[in-house]
Amino acid sequence: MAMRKPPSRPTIAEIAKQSGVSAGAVSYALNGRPGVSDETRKRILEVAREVGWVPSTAARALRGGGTATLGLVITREPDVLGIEPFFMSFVAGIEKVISARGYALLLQVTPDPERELQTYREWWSARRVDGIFVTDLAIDDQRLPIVNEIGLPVVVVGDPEYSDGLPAVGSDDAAAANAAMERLAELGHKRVAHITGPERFVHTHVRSEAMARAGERLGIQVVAEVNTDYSVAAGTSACHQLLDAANPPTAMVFDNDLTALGAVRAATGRGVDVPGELSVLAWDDSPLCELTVPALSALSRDVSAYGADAATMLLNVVDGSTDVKSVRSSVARLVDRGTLGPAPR
Amino acid sequence: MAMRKPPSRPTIAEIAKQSGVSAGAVSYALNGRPGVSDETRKRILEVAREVGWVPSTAARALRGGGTATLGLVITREPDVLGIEPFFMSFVAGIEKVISARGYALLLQVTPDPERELQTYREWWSARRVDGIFVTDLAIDDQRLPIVNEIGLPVVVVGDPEYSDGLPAVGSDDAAAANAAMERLAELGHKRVAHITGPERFVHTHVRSEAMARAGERLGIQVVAEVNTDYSVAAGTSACHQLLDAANPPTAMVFDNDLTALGAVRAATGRGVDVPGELSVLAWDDSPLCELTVPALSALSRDVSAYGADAATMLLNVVDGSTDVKSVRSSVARLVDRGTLGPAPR
DNA sequence: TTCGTATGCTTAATCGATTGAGTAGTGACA
DNA sequence: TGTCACTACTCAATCGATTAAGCATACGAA
Repeated sequence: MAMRKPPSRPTIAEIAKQSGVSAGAVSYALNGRPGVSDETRKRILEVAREVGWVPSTAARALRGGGTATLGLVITREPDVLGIEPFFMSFVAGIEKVISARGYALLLQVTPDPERELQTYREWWSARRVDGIFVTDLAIDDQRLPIVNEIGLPVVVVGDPEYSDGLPAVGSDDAAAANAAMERLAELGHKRVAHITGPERFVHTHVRSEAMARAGERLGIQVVAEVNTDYSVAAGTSACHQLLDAANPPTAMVFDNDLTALGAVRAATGRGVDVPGELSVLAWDDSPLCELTVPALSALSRDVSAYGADAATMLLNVVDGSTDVKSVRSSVARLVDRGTLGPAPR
Repeated sequence: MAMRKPPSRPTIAEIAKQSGVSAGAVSYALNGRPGVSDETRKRILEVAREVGWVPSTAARALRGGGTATLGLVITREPDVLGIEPFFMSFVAGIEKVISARGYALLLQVTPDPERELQTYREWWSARRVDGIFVTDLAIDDQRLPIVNEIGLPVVVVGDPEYSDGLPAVGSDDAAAANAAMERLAELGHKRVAHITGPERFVHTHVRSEAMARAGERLGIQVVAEVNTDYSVAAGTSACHQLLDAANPPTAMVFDNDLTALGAVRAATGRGVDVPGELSVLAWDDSPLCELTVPALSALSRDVSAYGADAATMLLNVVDGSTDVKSVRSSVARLVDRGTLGPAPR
């Protein structure tokens, strides 16, 4: 096989030669800085376009000018990732914003938080990324002080109250809780169970608070919080446990769609009609909710837009804006598909 | 606020100073090349470990030594991505292999193939990646000759027969088809419908071929191929259409889990019992299949392992191995969950 | 005419790692 | 003692883009 010469990648030196000026002049021209006449600039830009010049990220990064790359580490067991629709939508939203600005996304999947931190350190030392997204915010999150110390530009995806002063995008869980509880109140429910996720997550905590407050306000008793690991099985057993109790709730709100599905199955399986005898609501929507029978009512967020907001914010941080304001961007909307009904008497 | 000095990232020069040798010597030592005494090497490595040195990818890339980055472009509408469990599992599998080798994954989501190609060009010109994965292989795929011309190391994810001579990892769809049809034959089915995906995809073509051949061998009539866009709605309408025909099939094989789900719903909805009167099988498994009632029987692949194989192969290509053999790595396993039954008479 | 000074460039250094070419120093051997 | 071969280094150039500093040329004003 003949050795095929790969097409040479054009550099500014090449453009300089063809334009009859120095490399420095080309750089000024390409970056829209003063120092070249309009005529020369035009000629240089024309040549650059012709040869299809693209700046070398490597050279720019070496110069200290940034890598045009943002980083996202996902800490999950690989097997679980397939089921979680969140990240793919989130990534898609990020992409929409950053690719328009010429940024790319560096993705890493790690099995544990320790290696996640290790990755941040290496990315920073090797100048691989200009900034990172930190997701899955936990109570007293160990990652925040370290990331802060490293000095890596960051946007926290989670409640701003818990972001240790770092810029954050969160979702307005209080509003979501209100919407959910108001609907349940309208339907006459007096006893509602809230089945949450792992205790360590900030949003588990925030949601519990919000639900309790909304319950107080509306005269609804929020009973028996149960922490789950978000699995279908956990939803099933939580449902059984709650229904077996002395005074079972008439509605259940699950922090996650999988657990809600498990619950619907469990209820239906033991002859409890949904939504006739039990109303079920999933916090966080997913395509799964639409596919089951009955289709799951859910608090739905635009995850893609959420990602886009996070990306916009991180780009601002990277650009050096000093006063990037944390926001609660994502607002959940109650989508009633068929598992919400009036409280049985 | 006081200006916080970011911790300086250690360079080879720093190590050289602390070790009392030149930067060149440090480089030799760190890369395990001859030119330094064992004693000096040990001292240098010790210092490097102490200061936490990490090689600058930027500098290495500039030198032409590679970027330790692989690229994956996903061409999909952002909204669809959430439902597709494939990519997340695939990415997880890739990660497992490449992160162990110090490689990272650059991810881009583009809405159309044109911008996908543009991304490849830019990545190459800017030296952002050492190699790429090309997925969603199409018949007469326009991307292959162009990627080949650019000279970008590549692994095609799809049938090797159609990879234009480029190294490829595919799945053994013929074996899967045989497994499926043999089971259906055992169950006494004589008329089976095969509902495929978009015609342009290679695997649509390959699977149709395989199904036809298996049917011939086993004396099963494969009827009425219907091309769908993989949506639930398409599955629903395909099912109705097939059941309305003069001589309806007793089993349906869907190239995709969503369409299969739509079909089960459609059948159940019109009073056709699954699997009593109609057997349904999904080609390509997903968590969705386990969550519905009845749970969908499927041809299940280990997508994560598939990604791992692709990554291993791409790393070999990047390393310059000249004879990287294409393989059909992924083997589907028939998982019977409850939508397969004996043919009604 | 001569001194600013503004314009439009060129030069050279820089970022961090790599590597071919050079150079001390040591020891062996004729 | 001279020289050949080695070892263990150092030196300097390189990759591509950026940018401070320098340097002609032209133009206007005194």
